[in-house]
Amino acid sequence: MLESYIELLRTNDLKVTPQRLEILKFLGSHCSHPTAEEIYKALKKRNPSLSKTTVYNFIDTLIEHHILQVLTISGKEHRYDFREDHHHHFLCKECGEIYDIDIPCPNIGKVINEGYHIDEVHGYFKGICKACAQKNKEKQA
Amino acid sequence: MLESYIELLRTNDLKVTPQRLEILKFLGSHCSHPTAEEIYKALKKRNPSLSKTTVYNFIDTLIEHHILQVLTISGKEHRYDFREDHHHHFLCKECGEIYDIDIPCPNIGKVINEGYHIDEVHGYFKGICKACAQKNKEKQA
DNA sequence: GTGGCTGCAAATCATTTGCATATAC
DNA sequence: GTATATGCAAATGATTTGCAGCCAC
Repeated sequence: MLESYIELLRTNDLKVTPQRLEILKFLGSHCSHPTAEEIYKALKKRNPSLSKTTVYNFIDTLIEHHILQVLTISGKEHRYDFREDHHHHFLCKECGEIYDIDIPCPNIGKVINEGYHIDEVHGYFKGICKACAQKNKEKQA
Repeated sequence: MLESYIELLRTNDLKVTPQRLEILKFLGSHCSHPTAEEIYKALKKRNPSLSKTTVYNFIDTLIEHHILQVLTISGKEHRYDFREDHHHHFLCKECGEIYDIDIPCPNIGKVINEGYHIDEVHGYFKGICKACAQKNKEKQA
């Protein structure tokens, strides 16, 4: 676990620091697409000296090394995705929850053929999630 | 032209004001996915009394009435899309330009079947556009 | 006449920047 | 020892809010 994060840093020519390991551990165990603020608040408790700047700095570094992806689905704040495989996202406009959506995007080839050099593909779906739809039904009844 | 915007407002129970007509005219003739700031700056010249608050207020109103869509592709600022038909977007990471991408998204049905109630579908592609790729090649040569 | 619209100024909040200190290697 | 990372405080910039006056209907 920890070993794999140390190796991840080493293979990317990044220095191994306790802050970085804590952030990686958090990202690995929270697939909830956290914000920088959420990462910071969660880790601040155990590491009172941690700075938000360090969180932002390291996030930038991870993104540069294609280890982390930014989700701009909410339009308000950045959320981060640590999963390696390709997938899309659904944002519930009511509760704000973000769900992973595992469907393929078969038309990327066409876009590439038109001369676009593509690094990232984001599929964002927005609406009302199952749980909120259910709640709304119950309210009406 | 102007008549159609007046009608658009009327059919949506919205008051017809000179500011709103100016903003609609601008949106109709600039398919470049402008920001609120860009709309404001462009119209301020001819309408010095225009306020940024009015731009933001009216944008919100248009979104509530599903007349305008927010693009969160850049993650930095909101961009607005006035086109009625469904399409996706490509952001060039080098020049910042946003291009319309007209490919279908055939898998929406599957997401709906999983219990999600979908209002919006956004396909965001990010990378380097044709023009910037060409420029980079020339630099190397 | 009234409710919704406009516009100013101030507030908010995520993110960025500058810089001095500390630490990994 | 040196380059890089950390952390503080201050700056930035898009968006939001509160509120007074105005105008469309």
